[in-house]
Amino acid sequence: MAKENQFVEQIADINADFPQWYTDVVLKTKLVDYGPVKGTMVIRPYGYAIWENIQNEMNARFKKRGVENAYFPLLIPMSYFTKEAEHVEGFAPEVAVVTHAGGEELSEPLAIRPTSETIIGTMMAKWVQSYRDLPLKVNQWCNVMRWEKTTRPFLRTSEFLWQEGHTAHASQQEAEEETLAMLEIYKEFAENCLAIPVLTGRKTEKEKFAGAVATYTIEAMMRDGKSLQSGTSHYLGQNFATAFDIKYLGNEGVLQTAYTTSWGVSTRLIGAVIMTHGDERGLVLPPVVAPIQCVIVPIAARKGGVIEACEALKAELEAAGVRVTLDNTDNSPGWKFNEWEMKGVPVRIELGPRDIEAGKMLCARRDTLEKQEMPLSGAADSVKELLATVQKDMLEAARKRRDERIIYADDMAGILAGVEAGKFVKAGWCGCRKCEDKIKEETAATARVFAEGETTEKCAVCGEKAAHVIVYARAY
RNA sequence: UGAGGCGUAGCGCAGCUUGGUAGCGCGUUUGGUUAGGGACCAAAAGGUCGUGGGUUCAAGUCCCGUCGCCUCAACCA
Repeated sequence: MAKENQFVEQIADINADFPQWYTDVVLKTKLVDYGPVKGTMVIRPYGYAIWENIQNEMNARFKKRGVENAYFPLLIPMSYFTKEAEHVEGFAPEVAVVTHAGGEELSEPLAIRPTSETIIGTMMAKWVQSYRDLPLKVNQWCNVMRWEKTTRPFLRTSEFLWQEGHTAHASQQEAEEETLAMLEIYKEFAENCLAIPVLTGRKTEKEKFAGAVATYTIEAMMRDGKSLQSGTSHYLGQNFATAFDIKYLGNEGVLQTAYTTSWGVSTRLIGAVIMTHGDERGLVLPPVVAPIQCVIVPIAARKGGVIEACEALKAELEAAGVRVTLDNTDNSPGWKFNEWEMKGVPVRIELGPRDIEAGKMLCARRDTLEKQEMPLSGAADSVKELLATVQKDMLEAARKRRDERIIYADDMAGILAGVEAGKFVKAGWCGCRKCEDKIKEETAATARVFAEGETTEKCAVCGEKAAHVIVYARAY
């Protein structure tokens, strides 16, 4: 018991102090460290490896849709931002600006990109001349900077990594389809790779991207019941195409304005993984993106044959494509168990003289903490199967946790009670801005997403006829 | 930007009220022992107390400024 307490002291209690738990976990598992400039973070190798796995999975999906990767400059002339009125208004407060370079004041200040619609729009205008140039689909993996007042590793930092896809199309219908197709890719990725169930749908006017016609989101529920906007896909209509002059000659010989989209996910997804699956012992990483999928802990490592058996097992798993590590350090087995659990490794194998003698290994899964003996022969197949099971079960467990915490409310009191209990609350909305603002004022919850296809009688605020059902929640 | 908390060894902290030799735990290093949920013994190294100024014979401790971090609130992926 004393030892158990000693362990508990290493990270804050997830139930008692979730924010502190989060900070403890990201630092102690070496996902990140703080940078010297406020709001900046160093993504350490263990954290970056998750990002690389996310990139690989995403790139495969993008390329299947004909999206090509490219890179656009970090610095954007300030004048570009003023071309789209809503866009500049939305982003102006958080743009960092370079005013001096080469020892002189610049003739035009340069924005450090907070997002790249303006510069990509400018380039698209050059590249798009004919209907034959469409659709144009590019994506970039890059850093962006938004000078946020309060920050937290992965969830909100001044500089963060993301991908931003930008497409231009000949017709409204095609652009809208692209917007929804990308949303669907994000949903499928979140569920199948990150094991995070998400609500998808459109954002209200108040919550949409500055300059978009419509913003669609994937919203995930964190352990504390708060919502995290985990990815967005924007239908930009002709707003940017008009502002940046993206025009093409149609096949009837008439000059037309294109329709554009943009969509992105960021390193915030790593925060979503941490806060969706984490438990009192630390991280729980889904196998698809876990940097290390399986750790082998030798028992009585100095006894003859143990290390050799562990190395043989490691080689076998590696050959089968499992990301595997052998913990050959001097720490005690118990110490290693706790350490690798904190780091969220999905499967641990304990292998000692007793097991080797019996031709077995002891497999412990991180998500349920269950241990089971398995034969050493055919280990690669059984570990891969176990990883797949963990992946699937993590999604189901997260879905169950979430669904139990989605409720309906008829009035403001019901919404307030719900969000205070860490729930997503569905309620009717008349559609007016005044009612939306009032909910935020009184409950600190915001409209996360339209619950599409659902209907109800009355607006929870004013009692007038409800035009929509909205999912309300407090959000990160 | 508003409110609160915190900066002392790599990490976590005590010491501050009432000024007087820089402490503890973990980790690290060295040697030895160690079998399945954070092992044990012995020895050692490790500090401009965030930073600038002030008060004082004397400041980690008191006063003023400043920087940073954490939490909450407002703004946002």
